[in-house]
Amino acid sequence: MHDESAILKSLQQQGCRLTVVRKSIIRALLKIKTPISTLELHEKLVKAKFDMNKTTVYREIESLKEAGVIRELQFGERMKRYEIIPEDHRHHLICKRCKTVEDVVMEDDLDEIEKRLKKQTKFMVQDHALAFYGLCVKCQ
Amino acid sequence: MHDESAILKSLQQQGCRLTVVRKSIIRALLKIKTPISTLELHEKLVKAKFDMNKTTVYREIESLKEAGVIRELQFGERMKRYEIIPEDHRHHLICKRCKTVEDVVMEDDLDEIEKRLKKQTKFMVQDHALAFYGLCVKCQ
DNA sequence: CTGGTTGCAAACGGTTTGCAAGGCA
DNA sequence: TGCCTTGCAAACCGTTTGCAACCAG
Repeated sequence: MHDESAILKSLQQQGCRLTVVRKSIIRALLKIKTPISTLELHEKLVKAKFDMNKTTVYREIESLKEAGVIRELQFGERMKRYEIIPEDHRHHLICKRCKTVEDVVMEDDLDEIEKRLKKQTKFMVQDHALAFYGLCVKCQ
Repeated sequence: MHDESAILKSLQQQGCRLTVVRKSIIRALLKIKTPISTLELHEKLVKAKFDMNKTTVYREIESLKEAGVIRELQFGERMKRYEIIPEDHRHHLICKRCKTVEDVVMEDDLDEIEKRLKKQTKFMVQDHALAFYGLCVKCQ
């Protein structure tokens, strides 16, 4: 769902109001190509002259998560990160030195593992998170 | 490294003193079969009549991590979790409802994916974290 | 004796909450 | 007009820090 009008329509159908604040937050998230924390997003918005309260961004992130527009990620940092839910299946590469997060698209890669998991345990898998830690090109 | 004396020896070689507090923390970690948070560990120790300060547990966890005895994990919760570094290669199953973490042993499972990663990007992979989210047997 | 270890209290930083005011439908 | 949304201030909670006392080697 990387189409702004589609996102807005979906939100409206769920009973959300399309306020100026909400639209500017969604527009900012769409511009970003890598998971961002709420605080960073707030900072970015304020710098871009979209003055708003930190709390508002926290609440908006929460409702966008609930509306199924964004997803929550965490890479061993104190804060959580968010990104618009991508169309394709992707994992993350986290640089241990500069902490940047890179996305990598990869299809159907864990099918085999999930099959083995079903044999081994009775856990009902709904989702998974795969992150690789190491050094990005710049930091090597 | 699931042998208490081996851990203590390794720590001593790294210049750590083998205090009563340190030994009881290591012994407690060895008893646990699932990743635990610092606060939970502190609570557990106090209940077991090993009275000590919260800060001490935080500092001890930090030095055990640096000494390569335990590793840090995070599953979308606010706090981090720790476990003695296991001999075998394992991933985690996190129940979305009751939040319990289950370990699952699985060998050589990501070799294929890491190979593809090398072809696609120039990122130098050192480590990875794979977690499955869903419902445990009890919560299904 | 000496430097690593511990306890205590206070600070820190990301996040949440309560409440009154504001604004979209 | 009614209820969702927003701003502000304060609380929250896991974690970190500074400092003095302690104790293993």
